[in-house]
Amino acid sequence: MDVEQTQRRQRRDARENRQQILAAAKRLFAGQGVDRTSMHEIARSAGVGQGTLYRHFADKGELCRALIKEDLAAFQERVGALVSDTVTTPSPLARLDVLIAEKIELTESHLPMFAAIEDAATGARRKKGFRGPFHAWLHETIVALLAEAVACGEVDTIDGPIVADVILAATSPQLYSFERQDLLYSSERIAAAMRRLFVNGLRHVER
Amino acid sequence: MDVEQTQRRQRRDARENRQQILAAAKRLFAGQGVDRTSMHEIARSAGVGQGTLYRHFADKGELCRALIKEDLAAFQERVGALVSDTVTTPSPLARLDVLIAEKIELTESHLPMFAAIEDAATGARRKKGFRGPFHAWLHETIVALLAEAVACGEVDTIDGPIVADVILAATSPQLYSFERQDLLYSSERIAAAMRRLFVNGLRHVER
DNA sequence: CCTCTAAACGGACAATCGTCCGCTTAGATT
DNA sequence: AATCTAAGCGGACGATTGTCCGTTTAGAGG
Repeated sequence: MDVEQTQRRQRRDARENRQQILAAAKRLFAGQGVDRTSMHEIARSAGVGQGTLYRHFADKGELCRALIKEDLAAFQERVGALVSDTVTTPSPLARLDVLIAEKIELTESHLPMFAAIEDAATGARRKKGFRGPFHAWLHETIVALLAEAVACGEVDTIDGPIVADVILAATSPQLYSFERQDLLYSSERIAAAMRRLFVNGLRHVER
Repeated sequence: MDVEQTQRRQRRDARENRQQILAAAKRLFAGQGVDRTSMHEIARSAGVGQGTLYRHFADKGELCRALIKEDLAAFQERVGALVSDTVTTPSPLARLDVLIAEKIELTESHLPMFAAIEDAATGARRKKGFRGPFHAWLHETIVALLAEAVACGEVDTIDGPIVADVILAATSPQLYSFERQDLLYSSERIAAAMRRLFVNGLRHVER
């Protein structure tokens, strides 16, 4: 119903144009790839002006986020449940392990989109470094897991926000696509290395 | 003498133009900042055409690399000696610690340049993901240190190349400038978090 | 000094992004 | 139904990057 309210406050033509844009983007992305498709081409193909396109989506990243919105929501719900399930998996580090594995799998499934989202947020000509609510949620979730792990003695005291940023950077679309496409590493190899590095690496041990 | 040979095989006007370009870039970067200076502006200010500029430097990143070439070489020599000094610092992990600290300090000292170098290598419109010989050297050096650490039992078996990429991503200008300028973390805090995470995190322990 | 050619030059041109602003129109109000 | 206004539209425009190619010139060889 929040969605309905959001849509109700838009004019009919605006709502229709938005759908046209999303449909055109989906079609073009599928047909020729995300990075081979320019914003102007999307506007033309959707039958709207550039101003209209940019009014709806500030950059290609926002467009991609809208296109995979459902997948992101599903991930957030499913993995959010997993990392909150202290009964099935008591160890916070084990739950972090799951989160990392799931995030890498998700990245693999929409790599060009995620790459575009990151490009828009980190490019030189960026206005805002905002990566969307999903990225923010990931960061918060990791920080919470780390805090839990520290609290129960599974991990030594650490700088949670920074370690979370490092985990996100390590599993970023940027680095991931470099390793997958340039270095030709398998997704299994990458996932294994990340999980071992962070989960074993962070684990507290008596010295 | 390699430099002399390289310069001798260039025509006089080419050599002069190259110097004009470097001087103009240095001046403009200092006066208005790296990212506020366009390539065309550099060409105009240097009194050459765009074609000439791009013939000498394929992008702003290459230009920046040329501008801080001496600093990079000095760093490479000095830190290269430190991480090879198995007498003063026998522990490979301790030497990795030094490398990480030094790299962060270097990044801090030329942040806008390094950011431009990275942007050119990782942007959406990139042709090549080549970050220059310095980045390659850092990666090799880290891989070597990790291998040494594994060999002497200081670190469990790991995926060296990937862990090296993660260390470089964690200390990348991109993430570093985000933490410094957007989150306003101090360089000390960032350096401490990175060093603790990787050096303590990688250390092998009896279980 | 003259010739010649490959290296180098320079700026027009094309692609892309993103903004601006005068015009249009949905839909609320009367 | 007529009016009105602000949300929305569209495409010209400016900025930036990077390429292409006809023209110029350094400097080697005769």
